[in-house]
Amino acid sequence: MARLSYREQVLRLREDAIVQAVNRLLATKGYDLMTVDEVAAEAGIAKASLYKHFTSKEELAGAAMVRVLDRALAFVDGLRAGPPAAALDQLKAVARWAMETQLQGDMPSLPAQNSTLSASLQANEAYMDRLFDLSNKLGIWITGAQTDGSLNPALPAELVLYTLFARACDPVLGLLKSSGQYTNEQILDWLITTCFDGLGAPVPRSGSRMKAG
Amino acid sequence: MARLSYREQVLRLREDAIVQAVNRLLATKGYDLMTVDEVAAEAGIAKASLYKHFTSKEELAGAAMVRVLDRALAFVDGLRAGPPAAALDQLKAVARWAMETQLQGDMPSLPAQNSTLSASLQANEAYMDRLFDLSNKLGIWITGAQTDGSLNPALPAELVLYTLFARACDPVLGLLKSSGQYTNEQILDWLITTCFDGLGAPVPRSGSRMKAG
DNA sequence: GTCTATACACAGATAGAC
DNA sequence: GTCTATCTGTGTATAGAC
Repeated sequence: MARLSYREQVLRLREDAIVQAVNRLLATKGYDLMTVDEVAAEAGIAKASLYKHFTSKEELAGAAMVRVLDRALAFVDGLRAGPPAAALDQLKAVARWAMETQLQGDMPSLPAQNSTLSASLQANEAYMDRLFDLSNKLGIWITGAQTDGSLNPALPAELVLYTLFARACDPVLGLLKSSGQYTNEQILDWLITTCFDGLGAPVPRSGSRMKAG
Repeated sequence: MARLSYREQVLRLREDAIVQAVNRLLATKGYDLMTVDEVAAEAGIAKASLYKHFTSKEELAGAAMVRVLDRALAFVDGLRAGPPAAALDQLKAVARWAMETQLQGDMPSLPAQNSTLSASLQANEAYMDRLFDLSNKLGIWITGAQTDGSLNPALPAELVLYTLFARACDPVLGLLKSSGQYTNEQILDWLITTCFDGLGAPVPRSGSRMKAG
């Protein structure tokens, strides 16, 4: 890759600041309530200048999603390069990373309902590529865990994938945090539990015998 | 209760039509994308007339939430009046009812983030009363199920309640439905499973012995 | 109470000077 | 590329006749 000129590096930094602002605003207010004026103000730049970098609000959202998907992929690739582990544990690690990101107010979340936004995202190659890549890598672990019996094989892999994505933005996290009664670690542990083991009572997974009833 | 005059009955019917329109629009487009013009058009009424019945968009949302909470309470009261059943099964029945409602496009969902909307709802007595009532009735079953060991007693009851509310609007449902590959019954069964038993492999709850894993 | 027509505010996007 | 100033569309809410 060619070395960037000084001017290009400055450009990159500014765009990074913009996307970071978008990311934070998407995490706190959501897409509809986020205004381009706010983004410009947060990035310390005039709105018209912002539109030289990104041609629409939807493109801003796309850039924020690309950013978070890149982070997720980096985390996943780190796991893959690390010591071997059970597929289920890898999935739990990814889920925990996503929830931590949300707790830190760094997980952008978009409305699934806005049709023009969805269309814009599906036309966004950078976004679609990363989404595809991440889905595939998670898919390997999902089918692996279903094969070794640690994930319910009766569930479609697609459902598991959707559920993991959904839990990354689970509003329950924000509700528990705002109640102020629990530590972040408690919240994370509980949500990982309810995601993988459900609300039901824990059952010993080996060796011990249950009472009937 | 006093009998309503003919004129009052007509009024009631019209307001019912309005709230029903709001309900459907909130379920499909969400609060921010729903416009008062659409509501008026759907209800077959002029916008100015609509504002004679409800003084703001937020009040419209409140009325829709009151409507769905009333339906939920009616369902819960039906269960309480019916044959005795395990607390866990009652909770599952309520969760399934909520998911069915969502599947039918009849579950309004509001953004948790919009601060002015939240404030308006918290000032809405009719809404708060019903929310309180429903939470209490569900709370009885939750603590009951935790006591009899069918729900994980390590989880705060508050977390269980939030999770049930959140699953009533779970976006996973819409994603699976739009994939078009599954029947509504399959989707409901799977989501009830993942909610109460998690994504993990099912474990026999009594009598049989597991292999060590 | 219902309508048509309109006021008002605000957000997305642009023009044009520097 | 950055800025100030502005255009344009749209959405909530209201005025005023009937």
